[in-house]
Amino acid sequence: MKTPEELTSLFRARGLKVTPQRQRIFTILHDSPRHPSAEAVYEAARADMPTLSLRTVYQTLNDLASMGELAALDLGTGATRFDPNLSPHHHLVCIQCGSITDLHTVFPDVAVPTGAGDGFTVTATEIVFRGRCASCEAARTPELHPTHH
Amino acid sequence: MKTPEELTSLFRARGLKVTPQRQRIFTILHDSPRHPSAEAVYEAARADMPTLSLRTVYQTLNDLASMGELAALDLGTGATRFDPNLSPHHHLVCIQCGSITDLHTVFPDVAVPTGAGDGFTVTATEIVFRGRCASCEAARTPELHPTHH
DNA sequence: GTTCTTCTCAACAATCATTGTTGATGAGCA
DNA sequence: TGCTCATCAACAATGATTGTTGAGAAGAAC
Repeated sequence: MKTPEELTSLFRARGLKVTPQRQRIFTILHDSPRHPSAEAVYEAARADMPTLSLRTVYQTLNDLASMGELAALDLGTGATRFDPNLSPHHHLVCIQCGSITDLHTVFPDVAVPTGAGDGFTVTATEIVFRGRCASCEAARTPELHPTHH
Repeated sequence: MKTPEELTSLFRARGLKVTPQRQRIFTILHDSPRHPSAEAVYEAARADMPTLSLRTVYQTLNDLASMGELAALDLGTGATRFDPNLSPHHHLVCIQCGSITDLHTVFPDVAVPTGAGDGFTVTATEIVFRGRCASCEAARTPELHPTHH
């Protein structure tokens, strides 16, 4: 994620105005290593900007995404997640609490084999590991030593 | 996908009744190598069962999915896709037309490295290749691939 | 500073996929 | 045969997201 200052320049260069609301959103995204939904950004921003509207948050997030400064992810958790991390990486998605963790491992062998794919042109490769995060896994097995029947 | 006959037995064994509507859906899924949405199954079934309701289609697809006889996929195309193919495979998703193609390649090296993942327990690994299918790619660059209209 | 343009807000409606509800009818299955 | 469940229709509701409106505020260019 670029700094709020860099994003400010980018917005100006595009003819978009840099409002306090947008700056607030820039900062929230820049400071967060997470994958917030629009709602989450909204809640965070409303803490010190109570009149901010959810509409404006969507607007700004979509602007950033269409400028390529933010990745919009659909990981099957219901809402779109916005990922400020632009370096190539993959995701661990908890099927219980919906939390998302980055995995920066590179998998060089993952590609559509020549001959397969029927002329498909790949522009992005996403690997999603689904399972349970450590805390959900622990909560799921309150008896760590299950009894035999 | 199991045969309609096998699914019939499974439903009976579970105390679920085997109605003409459900049998029709069984057959549609068994005969289709694709990844239909609930709407697509609905449309296909309505052709020779005009009074079938979309509600019933969702009901049956969810029954099948919860029995593990069908995979429910969220590939970011808007609607849930139901995949009758239960063998492990990955997907090519066209970002333009939304079509989905299977890729049966096995990637043995794709795993969360020990030490990474912070205690995450993986239950499923999904690889999604996004890009353009052959026909959408051709349509996108008409000057490079002249076509007849 | 002035002016022009754009953004924001509020409030509301609409969309789309999906699920819930109801009550009546119909049919599967033991 | 009879009990139970499925189906249907019609409608409402959900939740995420986008569209719309008009008014007010403020960024940006001069």
